[in-house]
Amino acid sequence: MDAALAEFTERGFEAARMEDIAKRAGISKGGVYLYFPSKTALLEALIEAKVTPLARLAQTIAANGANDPMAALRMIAAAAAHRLGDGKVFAVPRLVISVSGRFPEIAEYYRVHVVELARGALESLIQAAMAKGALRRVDPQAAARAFIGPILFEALWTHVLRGKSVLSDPEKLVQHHFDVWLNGVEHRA
Amino acid sequence: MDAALAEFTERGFEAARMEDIAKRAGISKGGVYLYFPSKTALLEALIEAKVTPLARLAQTIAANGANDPMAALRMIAAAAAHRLGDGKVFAVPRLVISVSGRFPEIAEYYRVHVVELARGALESLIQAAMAKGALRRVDPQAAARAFIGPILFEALWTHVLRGKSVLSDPEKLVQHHFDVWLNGVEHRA
DNA sequence: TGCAAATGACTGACCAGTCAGTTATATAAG
DNA sequence: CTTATATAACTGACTGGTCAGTCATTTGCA
Repeated sequence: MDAALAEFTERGFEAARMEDIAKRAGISKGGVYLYFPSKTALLEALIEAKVTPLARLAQTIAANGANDPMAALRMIAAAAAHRLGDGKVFAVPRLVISVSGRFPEIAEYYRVHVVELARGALESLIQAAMAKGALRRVDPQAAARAFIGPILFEALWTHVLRGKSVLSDPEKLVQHHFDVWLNGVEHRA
Repeated sequence: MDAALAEFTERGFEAARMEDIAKRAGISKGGVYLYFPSKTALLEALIEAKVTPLARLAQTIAANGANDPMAALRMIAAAAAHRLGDGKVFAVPRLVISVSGRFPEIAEYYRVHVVELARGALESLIQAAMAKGALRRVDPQAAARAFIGPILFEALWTHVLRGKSVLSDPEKLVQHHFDVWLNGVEHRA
């Protein structure tokens, strides 16, 4: 599956050759078909395998973070920056974006099992923080977007466009990001 | 080119058939080859054609907005939300993400001619606003990321994952977005 | 009548998926 | 421990179908 993910990311799903995937995994083409009935099945299995641990993670964080939501949010930002800084981790969402036109069911699967879960966890933490008076009352969806959007943008910039990146120093990214997210950019008199 | 963009987005670059593109454009397969020497050339021409007006736009905004940078920023956010709300407009960056692995030169072209320009324009506006005292002194890159990231996230959510969207009401999105961007989320005693 | 624009049947290359055959491993018998 | 047998894991040449790109022919227009 790691071999498949690498080939799919490098060449695109269509252009990736099963023989290359097999070679990369150290087996023969026929061998791949012992475990996956088709190229599409391999893609689906791959997404599913990478997604499952994420789903668990999101739920755990939301449950455990209710006591100190602000600390949990900071941890999430740091974890997200570190993980998305790794091209191999980001390869999965990148692949989902690539194939979403041709395989809407994969897009839906990813939305339901990753993004909706993560958004839900994030929003519930934000609302918990509001309830405790740590955050002002803003639209939770807007707050969640503002939380995750900039990190995602930096990941795209880095891995897709190969731009010079702040992600190489995730601590700094998170620090700046949290400063803006918490305090905004407006000058106060 | 519109036909090609649509087919590339729906099926992926590899899986898109030249005959389908031709049919969609109302000509024959051979006809396409009168104007574009190859499928790859069509892709490159398409990206280039869609990108050029954007580059001009970014420069114009940066130049004209220096007087009232805050108003310019608000306009940019509104324009970005409206445009990215349109699936046809978002199809271009989406396609770039899809093919970036196989065609790094397209990714680079897009980075240089769109994203770096836009980032540059955005950062110069933000710095102008800081100089005028309208914004506090934060890292301009972080401010620009916080500005554009959430809108990009919402576009991905809407068009790629087909999630229920706030982009259908871009005014509201921009209003919430600007509120958080300017004031942050932290509660003030 | 001449010329450019456009067509679509055709070809050569490519590759997902198959399967007859090979190798490796486990089990049983001598 | 060695040899024989059964079974599972794996291989890679092959096939059928697909499609980018070509070009002899047709269409439309001045």
